Amino acid sequence: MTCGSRAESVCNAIEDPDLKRLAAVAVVTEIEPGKTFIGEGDPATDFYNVTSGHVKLFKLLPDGRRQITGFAQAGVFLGLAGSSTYSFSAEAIDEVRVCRFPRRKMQSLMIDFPALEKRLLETASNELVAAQEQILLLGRKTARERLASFLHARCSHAVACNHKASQSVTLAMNRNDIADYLGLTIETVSRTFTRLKAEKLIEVPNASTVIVLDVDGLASLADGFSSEN
Amino acid sequence: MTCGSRAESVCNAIEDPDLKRLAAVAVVTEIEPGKTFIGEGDPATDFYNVTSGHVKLFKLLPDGRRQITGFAQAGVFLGLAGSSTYSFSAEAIDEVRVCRFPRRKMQSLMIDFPALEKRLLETASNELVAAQEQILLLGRKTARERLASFLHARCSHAVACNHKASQSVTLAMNRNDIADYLGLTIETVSRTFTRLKAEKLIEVPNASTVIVLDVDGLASLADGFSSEN
DNA sequence: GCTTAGCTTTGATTTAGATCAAACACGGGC
DNA sequence: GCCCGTGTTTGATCTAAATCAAAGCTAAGC
Repeated sequence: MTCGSRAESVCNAIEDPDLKRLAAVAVVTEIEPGKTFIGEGDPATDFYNVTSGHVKLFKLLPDGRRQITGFAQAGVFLGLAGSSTYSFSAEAIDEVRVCRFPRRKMQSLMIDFPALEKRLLETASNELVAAQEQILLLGRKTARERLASFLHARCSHAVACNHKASQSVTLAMNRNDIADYLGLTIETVSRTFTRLKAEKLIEVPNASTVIVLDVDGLASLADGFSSEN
Repeated sequence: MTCGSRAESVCNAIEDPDLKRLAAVAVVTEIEPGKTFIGEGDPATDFYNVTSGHVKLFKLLPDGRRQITGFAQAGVFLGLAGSSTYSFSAEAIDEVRVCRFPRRKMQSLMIDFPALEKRLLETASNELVAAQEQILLLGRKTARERLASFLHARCSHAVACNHKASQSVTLAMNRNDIADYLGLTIETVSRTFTRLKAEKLIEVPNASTVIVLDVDGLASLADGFSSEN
């Protein structure tokens, strides 16, 4: 009931009359910036549904190397673990609000409402497609193509990413997060921003705002067309 | 009924009495080595279930760069597309046999047998975890760690990967496929094999057979321990 | 308004892995 | 047995991105 993101969330799968049951097991939780609220390897006790704010999902290597596997914002569903422990960590970027559901109660809900399970399968399928796209990016794209892909994806998230006009994009994450998401260093990300600016593909009025001047040009660069690397 | 891999496959979700319905919509198909039977961007008409042989899944960039996103063998389920078109291509490595199900008939089956949908969600969750592991590998691991991860995963596939004895692994794919899976070149893969041999972690009696001499050593290298790169 | 601390950018140099270029093995056909 | 083609290994060189090292910015606190 209190869940503001119902329109785009998993809750959406259940019609209003059933919603009471879901609200009964959900706990709205506030998470402050920088707080890690899911830890890789911890027992996977809960499902989460992001209501507002931005979250980064990541995996660490013992020597501190970090790979951000994705960013989540309002409507995104977290905690779909294959095993009994989380396979990634999740940290709030800014002020985050989530709906939390105990995993075991989720089980019985899915039995009662097959629509919920259907929705989860859909979500998982879409995430799988996105993950494979990221695998292509990390395995075979150049730094320039990676940043173009990242910016174009952010641009497409925006409701009206029309192909004619320029498009403004707000980045919730910093350069370090972008680097760890794209498998690059912070310096390479910064230099690549500078290069895309020089090529008139983007403008960067401040570090967290990007204006995409040529959406199609950025897209074709992202997709691996364009000869120069 | 004719499906030999029932034990590990999606078919497994449905108890024997129901199996007739599934067999009624399944078509067993033979695919010869090198044949591409799923094309990225093609309409996603069918689900597939691999019964025997080995399959490589991949994505291409316009200039021919290839990223193999995974390998599939008996029991693995293919074709879980988020949209109405396939987001990857699939090619037979050796002689492959699959069960094919029309996607639209699958829909009605899932309604009748919720267990099937549950099984698919489980499969998708596991694949998602594996994809995130591969994202970490491609974004942050060295060539040596990548090959160690690959070989250790192959070794763990084998039923009895005990921690004491050495372990023999058969590779269905060639060096080129391994390179395109690990985001490396064929030369780097070959040199890295040579290095792991010199370090007495593995033996390579012939190109398609690897004997892992030190499973734990390989595992800790794969997980990013061990100082030298 | 000034100071400080954390980002971000830019510059110089290094390096892991790519690219270019030959050999080398090995399995199938004759 | 020998030849040939494909796949693999090894060697020499190059380069995209990493690393090392300073400056700039910007926003919050005093």
